[in-house]
Amino acid sequence: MSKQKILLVDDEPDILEIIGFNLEREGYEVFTAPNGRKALEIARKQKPDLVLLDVMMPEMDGMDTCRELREDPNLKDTLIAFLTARNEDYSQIAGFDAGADDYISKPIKPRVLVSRVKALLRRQVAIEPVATKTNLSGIVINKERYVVYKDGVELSLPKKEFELLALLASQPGRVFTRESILSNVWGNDVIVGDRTIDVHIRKLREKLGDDFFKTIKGVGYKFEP
Amino acid sequence: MSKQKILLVDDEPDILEIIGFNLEREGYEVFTAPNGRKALEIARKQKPDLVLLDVMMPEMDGMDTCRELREDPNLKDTLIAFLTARNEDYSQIAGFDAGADDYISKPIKPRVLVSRVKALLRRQVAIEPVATKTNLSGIVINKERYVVYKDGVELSLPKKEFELLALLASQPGRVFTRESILSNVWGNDVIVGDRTIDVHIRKLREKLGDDFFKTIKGVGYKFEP
DNA sequence: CTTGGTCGTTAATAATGCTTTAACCCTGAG
DNA sequence: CTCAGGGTTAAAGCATTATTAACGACCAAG
Repeated sequence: MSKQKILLVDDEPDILEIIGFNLEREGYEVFTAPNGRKALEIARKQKPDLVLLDVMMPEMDGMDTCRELREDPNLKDTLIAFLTARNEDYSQIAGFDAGADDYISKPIKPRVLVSRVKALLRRQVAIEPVATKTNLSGIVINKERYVVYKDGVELSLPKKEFELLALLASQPGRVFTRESILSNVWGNDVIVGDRTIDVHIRKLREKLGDDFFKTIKGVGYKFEP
Repeated sequence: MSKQKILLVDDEPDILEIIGFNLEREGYEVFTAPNGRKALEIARKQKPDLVLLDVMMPEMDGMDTCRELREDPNLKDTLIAFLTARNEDYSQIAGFDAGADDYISKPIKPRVLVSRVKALLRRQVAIEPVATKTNLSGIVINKERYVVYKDGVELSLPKKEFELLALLASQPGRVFTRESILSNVWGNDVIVGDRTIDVHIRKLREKLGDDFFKTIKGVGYKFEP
């Protein structure tokens, strides 16, 4: 499971830095943009989960940016929150349905912001897909229960092992490169040594049987029922 | 599958129009009423899936209307959500007693409202259908009476503990992530620390036995009979 | 208006056990 | 034979969870 992405847009570099730092510390992947135009560009490329948008900006302001974001069908589900100065006429903004999901008023306290962001993203994730069962020659993977059955016997694998198995089994027979394993299971910006994957593969082999996991030298691994 | 019905009750015509418009755009069938009396009338005829109820209204206020709705056996399963001014703390408590399912605080942001409504109606199909009584290897959960029996002995759990138990037991064996626990038991915009869940789990383990609650590190908890 | 109790939350600290590393071994291609 | 890529192992490192105590909010009884 990879990090959730947040795009932070404000024309003050200080704000970008402080808030960005706080969000990164919470484990989010943060992108920043100094203006609306740049924001749109990044948004289209990165498809962030949440955009934090300053209302007052030179050139293209928050409202306009918001509207443009909403018009892009690929960004339909992106959450947008406005950062507003405290005593801007709140009702006027709120009444204007530019499509914001939340308002956060300045001056911004990092802790508060982080909580609000968490709450917003939590709501989004709550809509998680549920059913997921895979059955492959005696091996049943039940993502819902976080449990694997081998010939009817229940095994509960630790998180990383489970996710690695789930990935490989998602397309049996297909070879996953080490690189793609890393980015899917560990996330794009986690740095771990190559041996880490081996070790996890080993544990899976130990628990499920050697034969299921085939090594393709110089490339990666595949799962074979 | 036919449209889900929503009854919107508020004495301000503007609100009815704006919110009504947004909900209709999302594919719901919307009825509106300017006061409690009218609301009851429509509710009895239409049996809406959800009633959005302004707390402050002339004549019969939201609380009273809510209570009357709850008394009608035909409307037993109807969801009720209150629309409240932001810091009316008191109404919060009184309202849950009156049988509310959610609170949405004013000023109302259309998009926020729509996602809350979606979440509520989804929860309805996803979690409610589990009977109000559940019996799992010596543990009986009676949602109606807010009471739990362990091997015939009655335990009365505090609200949060009960709700947590009810959630986990609603789908035994399924892992609930911390996030989904938070959004189902605490609600989407309550900010509490992660440790809070642990503490409640601990209390449940204390009262019902360790074995029922399994920790999946890095993921969440599940209930196992 | 007090008092005593329960509940919900947090903070601090301890315990747990998953992850990763590092060092060394094995194997097959060339 | 050589060596690059992979396998194995144990132990260190780390993140997550468990536990406890303490606090504040609330409520009911006096």
